Amino acid sequence: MQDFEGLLRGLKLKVTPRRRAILEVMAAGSTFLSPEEIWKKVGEAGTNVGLPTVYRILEELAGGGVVTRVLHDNRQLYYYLCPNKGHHHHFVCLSCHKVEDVDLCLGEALEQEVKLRIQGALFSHILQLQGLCRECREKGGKA
Amino acid sequence: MQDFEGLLRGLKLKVTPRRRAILEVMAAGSTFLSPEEIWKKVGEAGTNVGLPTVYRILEELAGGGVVTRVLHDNRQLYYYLCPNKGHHHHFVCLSCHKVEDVDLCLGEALEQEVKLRIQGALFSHILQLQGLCRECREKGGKA
DNA sequence: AGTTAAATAGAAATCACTTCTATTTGACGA
DNA sequence: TCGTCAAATAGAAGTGATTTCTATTTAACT
Ligand SMILES: [Mn+2]
Ligand SMILES: [Mn+2]
Ligand SMILES: [Zn+2]
Ligand SMILES: [Zn+2]
Repeated sequence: MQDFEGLLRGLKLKVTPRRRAILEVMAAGSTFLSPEEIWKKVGEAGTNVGLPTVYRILEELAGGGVVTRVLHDNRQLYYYLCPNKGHHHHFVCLSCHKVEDVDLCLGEALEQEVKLRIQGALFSHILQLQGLCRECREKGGKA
Repeated sequence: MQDFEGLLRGLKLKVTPRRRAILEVMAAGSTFLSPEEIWKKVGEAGTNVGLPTVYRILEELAGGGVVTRVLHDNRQLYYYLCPNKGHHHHFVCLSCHKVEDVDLCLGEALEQEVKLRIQGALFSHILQLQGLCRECREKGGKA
């Protein structure tokens, strides 16, 4: 996870300084970030960028499956640059905002349920786990 | 699902005309509704209510597990009065907004995954399926 | 180097949702 | 039945995350 150029090309997106900077900031940690947090970090790293540009780029990357949207109780959307490909979901720590992969092939069971019982068409599904990661649990994290 | 009075008492909420009216409107259909849609329907049914009151009551009912929050691409929150108790999740039709129960005991597997692999504490999880219900699929629904 | 569609900045707008406060009301017990 | 009071509500106002708009810049390709 460092070939941002190839990554952007794969999504048919131009390789620009803002996109590079956003990817670099997101790749630097394994936590979910708000658009504003990313905006500030990009600025601190020396790249001037507008907040609307951050929002747009994040949605482009989310559409391309490179970043994952993280849902939060406060109704804000957060984003996480996931290095792993293939279908999987995430566990998010409510205290330190760390994101960890969860490999569970629900896909099969869900497809069957919708096909057999509901007899509809399944387009997508959302699965997100939330709690405290190991470290935060051991030190007694908030909430 | 018609004993709204007992339902509200069970949640330690006073039985008021607004709460009754909102429950009646939601029970009248099996689709998810926006706070504004509910507000309009309640008004049309003859009960004057403020929009902030609708928001507040919906969150009270969601907190009590009587209504489910439905996530939508447009970032708005929708609500669904679920008649069934016990842990389960929902399939939502993107065309007609109908909601159907999905009984899948993921709980077990998720608990195990978090306990063994992540070694953290699992507080909650979100699972929502979206697509087209049988009727909408057969008639070629939108999206 | 020229062309062009894509990308961006910055200001402005949007609007779903929340907050605030004065007033009303349902629950409960005397 | 009535008094009490915390809970509930209306309506106005505020909030702020996100979107829209448009003039300008730039990456990609030749
Ligand atoms: Mn992942
Ligand atoms: Mn249900
Ligand atoms: Zn943590
Ligand atoms: Zn449908």
